[in-house]
Amino acid sequence: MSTAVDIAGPSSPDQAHSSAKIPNEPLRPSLKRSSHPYSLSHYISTPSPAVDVKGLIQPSPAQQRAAQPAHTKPRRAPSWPDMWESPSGLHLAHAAELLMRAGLLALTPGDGEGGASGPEEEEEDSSGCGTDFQPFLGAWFPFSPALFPLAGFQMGGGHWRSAAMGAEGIEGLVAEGYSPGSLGAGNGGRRKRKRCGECVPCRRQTNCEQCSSCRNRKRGHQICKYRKCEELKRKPGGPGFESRVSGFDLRGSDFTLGLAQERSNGALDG
DNA sequence: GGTAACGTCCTG
DNA sequence: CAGGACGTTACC
Repeated sequence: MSTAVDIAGPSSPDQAHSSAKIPNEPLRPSLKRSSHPYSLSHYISTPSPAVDVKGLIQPSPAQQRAAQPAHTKPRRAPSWPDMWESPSGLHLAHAAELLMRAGLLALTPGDGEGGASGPEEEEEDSSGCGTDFQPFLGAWFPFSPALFPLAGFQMGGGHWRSAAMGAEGIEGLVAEGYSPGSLGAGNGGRRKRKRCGECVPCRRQTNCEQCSSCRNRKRGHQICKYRKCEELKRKPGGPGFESRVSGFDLRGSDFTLGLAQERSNGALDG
């Protein structure tokens, strides 16, 4: 366990505070959709030997310092925190997910059918979930501990997959976010939709405290970017709405296509 | 009443 | 178009 980064435990008072109020809901990388310049193949073909993996996995004191929630707001500290917002930061998470979904990240054994079998989604944060892939990954993939919560790594037996496929999101959408009441029919349409509670971001339990929404919570009034419900990101009834049916919100990546192919080949389905 | 967070408008 | 700011709603 010690090798696994704590993807759930708050690492700062602020985080603890914020997570205290966070509902027990799951997660998923609400990675920036269109701003990731690299496709899966890029990450695969780029072992990134030049990257100091250890440095990423175990941020230097300077990095950690920078990652601390800024008490004041001295603009943005360069370096570590920027990883999260900068294209590079997000695309690390993005890459991670791409790899996961492509099966390059080892899913926990026993993923065969039903994976974690049982309360798969309950044990999202612990028990060997992280250890299975991290060493493998760390060998060539730049990871940071904070990236795990952000990227929504839950290796619990294929859970990631269903979430990524977005199937749950649809149901959750209907069941929760778009209930007639919240749709605001007859209410001027200003009713708030609710989080679906099913998608990975919804399952995230902790705020990253690094993204702009977290850092700017007081003014921004926005939930952590990485906890933002996938369904709420979409305009109700908007064109993007249907994209979830085709799987995941990775329109900016060529992975969607590849995924579709993989699925049709049965590579992901069993 | 306080806080979280959705929706919308504004700005770069 | 993305991100930030703010109004507003929802929940405690």
